[in-house]
Amino acid sequence: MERILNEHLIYEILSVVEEIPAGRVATYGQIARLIGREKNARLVGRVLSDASYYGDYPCHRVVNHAGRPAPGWPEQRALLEGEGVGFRSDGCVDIKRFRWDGGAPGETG
DNA sequence: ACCATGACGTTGA
DNA sequence: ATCAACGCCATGG
Repeated sequence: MERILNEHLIYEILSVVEEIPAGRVATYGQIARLIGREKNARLVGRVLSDASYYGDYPCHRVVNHAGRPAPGWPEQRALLEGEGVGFRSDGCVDIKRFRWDGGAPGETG
């Protein structure tokens, strides 16, 4: 697995990830969309996989559209819980309540 | 250069 | 909820 895909892309993604406030979670698609890569959702996940290699980012606040944490990363759950993010009995985040507005006012509830 | 496969996904039926 | 199809990027033969 290569450590670097696109320094520019990584910068955009990590830049958005930093925007994610604590106690909230964002989806790969949402991030991909904010950077202008709506279809690159999967690519975002791949970058986050090595995100720690580029620097310290709250990549733990990123989950899939289902709110499910990343596989091979059991700590992510503990990290989110520590921020106040609640999990469902399915082990998924209630993105319906904790999904980041993505910078838009949106209606959180 | 070409084809086939994989990755922390997303959407539609 | 479940199954199938799509999408971009990178890798290997």
